Amino acid sequence: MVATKKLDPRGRPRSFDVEEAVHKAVRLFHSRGYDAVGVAELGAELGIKPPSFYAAFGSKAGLFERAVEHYSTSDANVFGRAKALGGTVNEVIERMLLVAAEIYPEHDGVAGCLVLDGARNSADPEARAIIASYKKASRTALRDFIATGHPAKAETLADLIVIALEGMSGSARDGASAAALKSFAEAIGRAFLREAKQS
Amino acid sequence: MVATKKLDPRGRPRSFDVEEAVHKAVRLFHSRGYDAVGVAELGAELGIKPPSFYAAFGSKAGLFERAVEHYSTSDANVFGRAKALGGTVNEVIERMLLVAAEIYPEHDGVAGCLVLDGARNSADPEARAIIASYKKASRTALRDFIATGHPAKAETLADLIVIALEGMSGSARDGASAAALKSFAEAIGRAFLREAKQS
DNA sequence: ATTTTTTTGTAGCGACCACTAAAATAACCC
DNA sequence: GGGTTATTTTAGTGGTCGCTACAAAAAAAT
Repeated sequence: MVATKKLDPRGRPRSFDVEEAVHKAVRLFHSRGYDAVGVAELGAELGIKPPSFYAAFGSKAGLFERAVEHYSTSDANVFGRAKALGGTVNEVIERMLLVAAEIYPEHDGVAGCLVLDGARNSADPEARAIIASYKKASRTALRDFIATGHPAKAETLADLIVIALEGMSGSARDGASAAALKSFAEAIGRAFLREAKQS
Repeated sequence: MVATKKLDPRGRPRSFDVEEAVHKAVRLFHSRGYDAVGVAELGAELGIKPPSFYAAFGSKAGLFERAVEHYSTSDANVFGRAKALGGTVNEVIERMLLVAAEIYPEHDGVAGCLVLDGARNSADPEARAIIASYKKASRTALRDFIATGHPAKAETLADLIVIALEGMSGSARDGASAAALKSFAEAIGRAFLREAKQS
């Protein structure tokens, strides 16, 4: 099963590609945050008008959820990317930090992590709930993975990494350089090894 | 010179206390961020109506600037607070991290740092510029202070602390516990000593 | 060709945004 | 009291927000 296109496409066909629209939405939400991007701008960028927008995504928050889901199953997921290359827990964690330092700095108007900062200070409870759910799942996955190597200190070590990544994402959005993030990532990597080693 | 009240108060006197209004504004902006707080809500909370608001502060961004200035000269300034107690650079940095871990967790709906997160994802260039200015000044002061003890690595060490504080503030706004922030602060403190020691 | 289904474009909804014109009000001066 | 000055209240401004009613359009089914 690869192609999942609708069979029996009765009715007028869509004039735009939904996946491509989600991809463009990722970029907009990521660059400026949920509240700062309006449906008018989204529609203009996606090339669709309000009724098509709402028929396809239900609401602005609906598109945001699609965008976050797309983002977190892409190469932007630093934990998934680092884990996929294998190695010990320590190696994966160090690699994850370095990957974040590599992709978080501003590039074409986009910086940091969409999940960590995309709904920061949002006034919309729906957007905040979507992000909270993804953050919680990410933290749990990271903690469980760390527990496979350091069961006694998994919580504390997970906090160390999660809070460090929050700092890297936020700082990147404030303009931090790739070099600054890299040296931070290396220092946190060393801190992780050190904290994990202590009984 | 202590009392700085206007001499010759011609005209109808103000019916509200400007300093008290700024104090309440700090709370609102800090708890939800610049964009999520409207002038209508500010006016209602401050007990003043739009024309009085604009006569006193010029604009929403004007009040925000007053609020940020008030905030960063208060006990909420973790660097100022830690430095005031004296000691070596290493002692001050470790104390600053612990102070942040103590005051950043959510308390009465307020969490993290107003300067670090108050204009995050804001659509208003004025608010972003105000925050950018305060962040730059804070980082410079921190770097210069670190340079008095570790001149060769001041930039890297300042990045370590600034990015760590960004992470603590952002995580606190996401609901991180005081215990989690404290253990993070201690680990970063150890990392600072370690990174500073390396030639 | 007609019907059915779905998406389209046009136009606009009420709610909220930051902000303000105009006149009444309350203090000072003389 | 009359004049001056600054702040008050009332009542809005135009603009943008997320979202939608409605009917034309474009496909398949009959």
